[in-house]
Amino acid sequence: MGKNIPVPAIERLSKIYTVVSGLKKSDKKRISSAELESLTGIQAHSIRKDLSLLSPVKSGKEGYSTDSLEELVSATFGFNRKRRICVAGLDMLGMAILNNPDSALSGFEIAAGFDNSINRMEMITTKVPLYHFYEIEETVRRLEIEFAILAVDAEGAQKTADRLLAGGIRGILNFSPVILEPKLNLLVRNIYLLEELRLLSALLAQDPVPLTRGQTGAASPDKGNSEQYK
Amino acid sequence: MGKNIPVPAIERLSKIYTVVSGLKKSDKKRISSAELESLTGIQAHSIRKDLSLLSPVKSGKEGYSTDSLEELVSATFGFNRKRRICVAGLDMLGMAILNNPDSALSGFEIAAGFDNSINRMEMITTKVPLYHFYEIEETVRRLEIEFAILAVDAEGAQKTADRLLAGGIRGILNFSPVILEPKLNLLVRNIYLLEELRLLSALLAQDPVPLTRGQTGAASPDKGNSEQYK
DNA sequence: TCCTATCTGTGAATTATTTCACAGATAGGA
DNA sequence: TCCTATCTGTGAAATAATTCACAGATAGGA
Repeated sequence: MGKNIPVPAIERLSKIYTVVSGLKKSDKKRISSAELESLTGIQAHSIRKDLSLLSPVKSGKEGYSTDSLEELVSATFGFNRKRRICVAGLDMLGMAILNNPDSALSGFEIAAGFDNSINRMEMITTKVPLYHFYEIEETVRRLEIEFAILAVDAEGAQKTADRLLAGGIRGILNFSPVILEPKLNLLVRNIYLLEELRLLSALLAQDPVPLTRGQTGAASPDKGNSEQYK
Repeated sequence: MGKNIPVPAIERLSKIYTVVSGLKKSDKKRISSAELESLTGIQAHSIRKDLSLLSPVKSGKEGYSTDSLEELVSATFGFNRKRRICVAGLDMLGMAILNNPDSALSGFEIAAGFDNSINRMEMITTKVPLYHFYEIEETVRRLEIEFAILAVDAEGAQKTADRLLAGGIRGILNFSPVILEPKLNLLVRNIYLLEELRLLSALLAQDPVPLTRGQTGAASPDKGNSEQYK
């Protein structure tokens, strides 16, 4: 149960977990680090090294057991516990996210949607309960919502984030084009379309085109326990 | 004009660019590395170091000129040239992206939308020209589209990516929950909601909660000149 | 049971990135 | 013009992450 797993390793392990849990359907019992490399693009070296940071030791001639590998990562990172999340901002992007089928978000449950337009909310049909922005703090606290997907416009972003935090939210996936103020006890990952496009441009301008890392949209170094951009 | 700018530095510089170009409206002529730190969360150290990788040398008692800073990053990474992009897959997520106002994507122009449902496309009103998936290759080539935003479901993702690549696309922002096959000459950045949520969980499970980096949604190390996840 | 081929686990070496600390440059005031 | 306060630019040091290479473990066959 290693403390201090480097962030890049966490990112790789999450990806490995995704691949392995997707694999289980296909009754594959064991998988080698080399197979994982071809499925994930992560080098076998790194896969073994990363797993050795968690692993309670075992070895063999066959690869990893998919079951125990999934269990190991899951237990280390808390993927086994279902977490409640919410979506704040229900314009097109927010609605697209709200409409994800449960199966697409396995391990997470969208427990609430928030918007500032009563009219808009009345037109929406969804099984997710909807609330006005002014109910954010109370609702997040009452439903024990841990993460928020912030899909509001630039103007409202910081204020909405503050309300979420006041309700006790632990992490925000920020789709709004704003750099949120770093706060202690709040993880932020930014997913900013324009920034991602620029990153593609910038990477392309490098010669040779670099291999890159980390990150789905990633984040950047930050003070105050939060994470910005990627 | 430094070759070999490390990827993390590229990510930070892109972010700095975003902040600085946003600042220009407010008639701010000069900005210090310390001010940039408070705006971006990137340490002043790193900002100066990163800029020194590009800078043709200059110094002074005042901070950076916002104009020349913007120009420097812009020129280094090719942000000054307008690039054409497309959106493949026009369900809710794709439509949300297609409907971004031009101003939200400054430097990029959505030159085409693609979908496999003629019915769906006929119901859409947008000023972006729409085409069927089977026109992808020809259209991407004819319009010289450089980047694609892939917002199709898991089933169609790889096939659609192949068509885009056949048309000569240089980079893909992949919103579909699939790890695309690494290809030479194709940059991929994955923005995978479930993966991002898991990353939040995993980061939270670390004690102490780590500061993180890179990336808006970021990507991970890869063979074959492409970038996966983040 | 023993041997071999295979694949993991991991310390050590290498490489990359970040942080530091201070020399150098400049604007502005005296 | 000279002095001072301020802020950049950047080698060097420190830290972090990746890659390597091989010892150790095991399954399966002879």
